[in-house]
Amino acid sequence: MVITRFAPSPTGFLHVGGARTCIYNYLYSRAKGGKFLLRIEDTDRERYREEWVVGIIEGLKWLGIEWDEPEVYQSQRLEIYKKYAEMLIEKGYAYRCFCTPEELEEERKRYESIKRPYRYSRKCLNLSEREVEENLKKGKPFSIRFKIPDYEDITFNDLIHGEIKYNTKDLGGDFIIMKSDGFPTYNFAVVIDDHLMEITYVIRGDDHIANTPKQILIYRALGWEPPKFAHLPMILGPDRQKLSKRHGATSLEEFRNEGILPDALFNYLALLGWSPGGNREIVSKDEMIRIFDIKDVNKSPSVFDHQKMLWMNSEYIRMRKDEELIMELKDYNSHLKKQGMGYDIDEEFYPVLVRLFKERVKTLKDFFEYGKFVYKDEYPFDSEAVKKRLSYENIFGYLRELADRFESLNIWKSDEIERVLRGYADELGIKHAILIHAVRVSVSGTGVGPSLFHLLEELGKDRVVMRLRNVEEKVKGILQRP
RNA sequence: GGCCCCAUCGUCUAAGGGCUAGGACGCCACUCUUUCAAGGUGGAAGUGGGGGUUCGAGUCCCCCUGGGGCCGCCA
Repeated sequence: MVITRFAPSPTGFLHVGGARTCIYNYLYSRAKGGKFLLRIEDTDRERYREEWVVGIIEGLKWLGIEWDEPEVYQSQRLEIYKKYAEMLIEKGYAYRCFCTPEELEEERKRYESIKRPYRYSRKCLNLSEREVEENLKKGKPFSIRFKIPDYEDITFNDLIHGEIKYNTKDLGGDFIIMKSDGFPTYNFAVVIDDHLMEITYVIRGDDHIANTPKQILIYRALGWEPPKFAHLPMILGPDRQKLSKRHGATSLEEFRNEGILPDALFNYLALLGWSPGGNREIVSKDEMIRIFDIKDVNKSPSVFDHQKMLWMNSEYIRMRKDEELIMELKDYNSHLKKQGMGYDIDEEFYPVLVRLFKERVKTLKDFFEYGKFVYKDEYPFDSEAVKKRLSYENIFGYLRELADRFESLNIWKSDEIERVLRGYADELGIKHAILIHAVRVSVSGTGVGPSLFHLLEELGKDRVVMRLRNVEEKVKGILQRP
């Protein structure tokens, strides 16, 4: 059976790179009818914060990813790592190291000054049994190092990159597997857990390629069969550097706040480095599960294109049923409100926003931003639009008259509204567009937006009439400015 | 610096030795139209360079160049 896992460390927000790694692990396990597990790699007590754990789990759930067993927390498995580390010491594959961080720092500097690649001096490798005993008795803190063979080729077959070969001399020397605080290091814990969790496919970022030979050595020392490895290319920023915070939004949370739909993000991320074939862009999760294979994942890194993600998001918004969109907008707004960033809007306006803006937004946020004049009576006027559309001779008189005619309408429907407006323009002998544009700016403050007659219908008669009557007063200041 | 990875339009990608190098985002033009989107039509835009192998190379091999990653008691 195929068993994959995602193993984030709670030292920050869930990053899109991590999210994509997770998506591929998830898709692959589902595609093969296997299992997908989640493991929290919380062995860095310096940077650990519980809120990151919560954030990661919530983020994954939001993305629509589910795991098949309860999460595994490495911090709860310390005895396990200890047991195996001691086993390695006994078998001669590892040894205790009493060097202090300061000593090691010095070593490192020395190597730097003679421009040699750093490798641990192995100062502690040949400590006699008595010396070790003495140090232990004195309570001297120690770490445990894995002993790397001097000169040996390690090759492994990467499912994405093919054969990769390393020589043990280039591995940087004996590396630490247990820190002096009793926590395992990444390279050690990952091996123990992947084996114990019976992971068959390790799908992770490219940046772990150099760690793989070290891990293989541990598998070997323990007499275990390594899983298959697939190293995903990185996601880069527009400057082709590894994507990071300075490139703007990169965490799931930020995208969520921006108003990106989870399945749109899922779709976009999945297609960043993998192609479903057939010149398709919009692919449902079910469809992906049907056709996903690691073999089809690209080896070259890809640049995250925010614009294309927005496009995809707008496609998903348009595909949504109105009712679903309304629910999602409510959820979205309450999510924002929890952070004190929500919009003050009455329930009744949600369907209006959806009907009016569904076809012209890129994000959920856009609904609230574009639609401010819908749910608020105080809305800003775009001065350029005001000058362009409300400078026509006697326009405010026309608008007041139009307001009167609207007021006497019994049926407030777009085609009725249209009939009245066009009729009045004909009476005046002016182009329909003059009135149309003037009315739009008056009721919405902007020169762009949804089809005017639908807009007026949705706004409601009273509000429209009131706005047409008040507009002159409101824009007076703008028109007086040069 | 050492080791490793990567290389098709600006970006994401398709093309498992044989096509005019295809699609998508973005961009431009036209169209539709009361504006903006959306839609429709069209367009500009790519195999980093040099050597091989082959009747034939984006595709296979080598070198160069360029980019990226890792070299922690971080993961």
